[in-house]
Amino acid sequence: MNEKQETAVPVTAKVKLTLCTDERFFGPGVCELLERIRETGSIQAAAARMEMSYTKAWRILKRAEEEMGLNLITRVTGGKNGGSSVLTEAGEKAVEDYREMEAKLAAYADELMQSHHSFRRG
Amino acid sequence: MNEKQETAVPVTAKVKLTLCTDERFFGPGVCELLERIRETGSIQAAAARMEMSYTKAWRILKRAEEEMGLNLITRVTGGKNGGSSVLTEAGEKAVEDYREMEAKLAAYADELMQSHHSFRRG
DNA sequence: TAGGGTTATTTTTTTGAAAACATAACGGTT
DNA sequence: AACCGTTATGTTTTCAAAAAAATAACCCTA
Repeated sequence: MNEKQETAVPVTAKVKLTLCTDERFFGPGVCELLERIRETGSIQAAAARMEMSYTKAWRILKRAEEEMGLNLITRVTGGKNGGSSVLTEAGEKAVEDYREMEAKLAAYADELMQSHHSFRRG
Repeated sequence: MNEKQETAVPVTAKVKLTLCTDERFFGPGVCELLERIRETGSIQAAAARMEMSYTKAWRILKRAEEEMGLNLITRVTGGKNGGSSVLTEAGEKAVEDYREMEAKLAAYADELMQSHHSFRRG
């Protein structure tokens, strides 16, 4: 086999956490979107900042809310600056919990990689 | 918000583990493929059993091997039944390690879901 | 030596998700 | 009243990933 080991790129474990009922409704995408909405105050700006179309942002937010049966953000259409969106208490909590779980899982994955695995270089 | 809670589907946490260097090279796809190759003795049959095209199977196996710098299976072209493939020691180990890490992460995710999270129903 | 079933690869076609586009409503601001 | 920038949706278009198809080599069997 070709030994390909030019610059010895390390092997890392990526963990993707997704919450599901019948369908996936909360993953890294919605989470980041919510964080950006918190920063910007609008779905529009949040989506733009992620280089995501408004339409897609709207869809994944809608699905998450439908599946969870609650509002993650409160929307205002029209008004002051044309409209705005703010995280609800549930939205804040969801982001917090998701990030915490994600971080713990990632840390555990790193730990597992260091102890016993055959995906090491060298 | 629409309360949608017909049959109270439970919320579960799905964890996807992927091993990466510069690019993703080992995830659930390759792993299951290797297991099926172990069962069937051929890439062809393994792919078919997963309803995956032979071409795709061949590609993901190739990438995984290139990225790991070793052979996950030994191939025989022509011969007895047209050919065959068998897991190498490294292949066996990779499957074993991946499944173990995956299981541990899944268990931990369940644990986290039960303790502190806002994605609960009811 | 013809055939069958595999691996190996490249090329072409399909298709499904994402992006783009299009409209409308809303309600401050000018 | 006209305008602006947002939310809200549905429709159309793009594009990249997956499937399918096409070829070739290999080697055992009949």
